[in-house]
Amino acid sequence: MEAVISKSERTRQLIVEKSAHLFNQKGFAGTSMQDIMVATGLTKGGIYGHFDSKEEIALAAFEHATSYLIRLIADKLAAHTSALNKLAALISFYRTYLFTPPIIGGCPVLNTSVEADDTNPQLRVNVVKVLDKLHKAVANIVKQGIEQGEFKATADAERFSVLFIIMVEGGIMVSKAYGDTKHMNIVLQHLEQIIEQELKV
Amino acid sequence: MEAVISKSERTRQLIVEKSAHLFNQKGFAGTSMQDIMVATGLTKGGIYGHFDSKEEIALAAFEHATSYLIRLIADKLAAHTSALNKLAALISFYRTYLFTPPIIGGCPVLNTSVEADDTNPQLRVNVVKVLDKLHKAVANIVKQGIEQGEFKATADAERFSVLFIIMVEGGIMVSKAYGDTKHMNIVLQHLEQIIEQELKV
DNA sequence: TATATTTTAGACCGTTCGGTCTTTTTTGGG
DNA sequence: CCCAAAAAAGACCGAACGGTCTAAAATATA
Repeated sequence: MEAVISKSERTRQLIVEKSAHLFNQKGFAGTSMQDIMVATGLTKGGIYGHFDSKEEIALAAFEHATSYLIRLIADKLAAHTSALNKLAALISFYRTYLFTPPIIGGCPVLNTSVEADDTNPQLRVNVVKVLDKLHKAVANIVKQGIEQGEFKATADAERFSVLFIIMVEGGIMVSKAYGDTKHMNIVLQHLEQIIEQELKV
Repeated sequence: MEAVISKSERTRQLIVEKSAHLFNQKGFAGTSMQDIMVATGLTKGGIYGHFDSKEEIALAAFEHATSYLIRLIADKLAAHTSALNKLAALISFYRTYLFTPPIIGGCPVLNTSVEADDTNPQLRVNVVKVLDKLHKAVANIVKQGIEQGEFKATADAERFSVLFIIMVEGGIMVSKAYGDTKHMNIVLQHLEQIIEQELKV
C-alpha cells in the first residue's frame, strides 16, 4: 500500500518547504506573500487554495522545519546505543550545524521564538512544544546513560538538558552574528567537559 | 557648563526611546511608522523631521537600548573592586533581568541579532560591536582577577567570557519562550559553578 | 476520451506601508 | 513682545501589503 501523493499534497509541501526557508531567514513579518509566490513559482490563487492565511503558512512551515530537524537528530541518535556516543553524536551534529544548516537561516526554534514571544502566542506555544521535545530527548539520553551504568547515578539529567539546549541556542546566535564558528566550538567543547566531569562515572 | 537640551533634542530622544521598546518587542519589520507615531504622540512630519528613514530610527534605537544596558552594567561593576564580586554583580544583574527587563521585550542584542543577521548588514555589524564590548568587559574582569590574585593564573578569560555571553543570551531566549525564569537560574547557577571551579584560586 | 472536479492563474479589492511636502504652530534669542 | 528659525501637523503619494474571486487550465475518474 504505497502512499499516493496527490498533486494538491505535493504543491502544499512545496509551499511549506520554500516558506520555511524564507521565514527562517527573513522572519514572519519580513516575509511577504510576494516572496512566497516567487519562491514557489505559484500565484496568489495557487497558494491560497491550500492555506487560508499567511499565518497558517507560517505555522505549517515551523512545524515542517522543526519536525525535519527532530527527524535528523533522531536519525543521528539511532545510530548509537551508548549514551555517551549519543551525546557525542548530538554535539557533532551541532558542530556542523552552522557550516551546513539543514534549514537556511539558522535555528528555526531560536528565530521563531525571538520573533514570536511577544507577538504571536500560537507560534510561541509551538516553540515551547519543540523545546520540550528536545529537552526530553536529551534528558532521556542521560537517564539511559545512568541506567546503563555509563553515567553517575547522581547525574542531573534535567539540569544537563537545560544547559545543553541553552548553550546550543546561545552558541548559534553568537556564532551567526559573528559569522564565525569559534564561539560555537568553545561552547560545544565546554559541553564535552561537563559530560566528562559531571556525567561520566 | 550645563548641557542645555533643545526641544529638538528632547523630541529626538523621545522617538528613540519609544522606538527602542517597540523594535525590541515587535522587531524592525513588525514595527510600523504608525506604531511609532502612536507611541510618541507625534505625526509623520514630526518624526521625519528628525530622521530620514525608519531604518535610521532603528539604528538609533539599537544604539540607545544597548548603550543604556552597557551603562547599567558598568554602574553595577563600578560598585565593586573585587573581580569575584564584579562577576557576582553581573550574575545578579541577569538574574533579575527577566523580572524587570530594562528594555521591554527581552535582550535587544539577542532580538536584533536574530532578525538582522540575514537581512540587515548594518545592524548586524552594530550587534557584533556590542557583543565585542560585552566580551571585553567580562574578559577584563577575569584578567583583573588574575592580576589581583583572586583567580588562577591559568584561568582562560576569553573562553569564560564567550561562555558567559552565550549562556546568558541562550538563557534569556529559553526562559522568555517558557515565560519562566527556571532555565535562566539553572544557567546562572552553572556560571557560578564555573567561577568556583575554574577561576577561583 | 469525455466529463466532473480540483487546482491554478491573475485581475482585483480595500488597507496599510514608508516617505514627501506644504502649511501651521511653536520656540527662543534680541 | 517681536519675529525669524525651527519643529510639528497632516494631507497626500505611489507602491506593496494580505486576501478574494472568477475564469481558465489541469487533473483524475469512469
